Amino acid sequence: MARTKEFDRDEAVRRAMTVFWEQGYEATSTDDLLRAMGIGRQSMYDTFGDKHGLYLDALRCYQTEYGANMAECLRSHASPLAALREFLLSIPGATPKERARGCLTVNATTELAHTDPEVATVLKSSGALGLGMLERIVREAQHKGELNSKLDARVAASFLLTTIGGLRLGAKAGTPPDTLRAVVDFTLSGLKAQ
Amino acid sequence: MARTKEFDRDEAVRRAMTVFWEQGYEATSTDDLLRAMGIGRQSMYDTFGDKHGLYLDALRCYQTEYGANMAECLRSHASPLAALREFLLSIPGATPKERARGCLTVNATTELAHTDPEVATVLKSSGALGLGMLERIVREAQHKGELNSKLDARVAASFLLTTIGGLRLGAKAGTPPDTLRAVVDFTLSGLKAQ
DNA sequence: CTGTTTCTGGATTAATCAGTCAAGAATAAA
DNA sequence: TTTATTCTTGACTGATTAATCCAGAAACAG
Repeated sequence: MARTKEFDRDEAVRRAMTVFWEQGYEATSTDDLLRAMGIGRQSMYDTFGDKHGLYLDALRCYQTEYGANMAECLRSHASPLAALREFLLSIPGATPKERARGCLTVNATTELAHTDPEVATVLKSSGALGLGMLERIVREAQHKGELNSKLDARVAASFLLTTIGGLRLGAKAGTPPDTLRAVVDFTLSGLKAQ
Repeated sequence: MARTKEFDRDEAVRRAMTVFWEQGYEATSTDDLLRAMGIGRQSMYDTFGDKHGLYLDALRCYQTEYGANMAECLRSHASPLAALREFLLSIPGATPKERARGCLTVNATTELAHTDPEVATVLKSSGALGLGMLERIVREAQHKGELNSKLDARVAASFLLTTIGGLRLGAKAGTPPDTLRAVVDFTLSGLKAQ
């Protein structure tokens, strides 16, 4: 019947994701994307529709990839509190380049959330996912007596998500890693069982 | 000697600020700016140099205006803790439109901080200003016995700044005001003297 | 091998971008 | 009123934008 695609769609999306991540949506031209993806213009338009469609795919790719990363980080410790702590510390612990790049979700929120309904939808589901994972780990930690069991786990999860957003923002703004680490400890100390 | 300017420079900057605030830097065209400012193209280029110069002025204007606003909010209460609480609650308490618009400083951080050194400089001073105000109010609250005096005021201020950033991000992402309010209470309850 | 379908890459398009130019209008000093 | 200076206005420029078109190459089914 027909010729098969020469490029790997997932790989192309992942490369596009990196460009959008570093430059934002508006500041990225289709030429930038094609160069990074290593494919022809028509291939991009055939496969993704347009720049906006590609962006949505990149955002979903980020959500999948880094949601899985978060889930694994939170699961990989015997102690829920230690897992949570390690996850939070991964923000100041990133390389300077990673810190400057920030978080694609945060970038998308500030740049597009209130003008682009489709992006807003993807972001909502992304936030709900993170919130769910945080709530679960908070409950586990409470069950093990690591966190104060009197706390409302839902609110604590929202609080943590807020803090994570703030930390990522701070990292991008150039706050020194030591300061961010101190904030992480400060945050967790307020949640611990005494 | 010469003719006087017909438009008010400060007023023009304030209008440009609003446009940048709502749309971001890249997504705003010079035509958008001229229409909002109500001045001619050449007047803009004569007065501000270029789009980038105008943006820096708008950012500084925001910093001055909202820094003063924060200072006043924090000063206007007998109780430092109540003042802090009211300031934090002003984020979920804003109108839906204001919440969607977010915070120009946050927007500038994610869009430009790591590619634009001049913007980064303005943002740094803005952050330092906020941090200083927060540290002062934390100390006052500790002195009055409203906040736990064992806390490191500097770290607590960084923590609060992080939370504020996270709240503004959440507001922009569409987190319900009630959730944000719960996060505010949760945040402050961790700091209180028991 | 042949024919059909799909993919690929370069040329192209119309629109928009930031910024410039030039000419006329308005103001203040002399 | 004259004159020098600056402001304002609108037309304009070259570059860049997202997206389309078209012709040729490649691969699969028969």
